[in-house]
Amino acid sequence: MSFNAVFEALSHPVRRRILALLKSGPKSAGDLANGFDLSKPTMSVHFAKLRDAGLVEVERRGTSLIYSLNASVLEEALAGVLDLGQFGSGTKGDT
Amino acid sequence: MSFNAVFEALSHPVRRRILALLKSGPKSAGDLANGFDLSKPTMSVHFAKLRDAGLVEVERRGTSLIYSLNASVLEEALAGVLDLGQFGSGTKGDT
DNA sequence: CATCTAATTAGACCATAATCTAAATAATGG
DNA sequence: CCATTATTTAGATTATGGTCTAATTAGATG
Repeated sequence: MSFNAVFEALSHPVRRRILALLKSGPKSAGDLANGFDLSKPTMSVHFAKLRDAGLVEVERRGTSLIYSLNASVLEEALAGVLDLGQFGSGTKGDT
Repeated sequence: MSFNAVFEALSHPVRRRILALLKSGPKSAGDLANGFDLSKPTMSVHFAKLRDAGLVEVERRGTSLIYSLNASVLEEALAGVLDLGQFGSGTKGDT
């Protein structure tokens, strides 16, 4: 898990909104893209950055690619910058 | 508090490291800059982005500028992207 | 296999970010 | 007020990021 890639990915509002959409469940690239006023290729680049960061996973279903949120990577990265403590009161298995 | 500015600020490793240094207490611009292999002006630009995001506050002491961490802005931004829930188990005064 | 749909990759272009050196501002101390 | 220390601002340069259209890949279907 690369902190750098994760926070780079989080730095763009479109990508944060993609993550927010995926919180309610997996969605196809096309379905996700339809919620934005951007070309499909542009959206595809955003998907790629989220994939590279490990924030989403992708699975092929027929001709569609289904994206789903990888919440643990997101949580670990955010916890990392917070240094645990004030938020995670033993919720996760931290020492 | 601008989510955009906060996550833009967090996207650069130098700025995340500055925040980490400030966790142990306020420090002058010069002291902070000495921990990096970058020119003072470059560091100053990084400070400015952190200021703009509200992640740090600055106070003048003599000829020095003392930076300190604004933890609440950091926490709120990270909680925002997590949508609360899995981390903050009522630790903060969330509804 | 030709074709259709879904999505990505390639290539180009423009905007923004990161960095540097040099100059400017701000406070302190003779 | 001039010199010194601390830091920022200005201006230029280079690298990276976001976006588009056009072309490509991958799977499904007649």
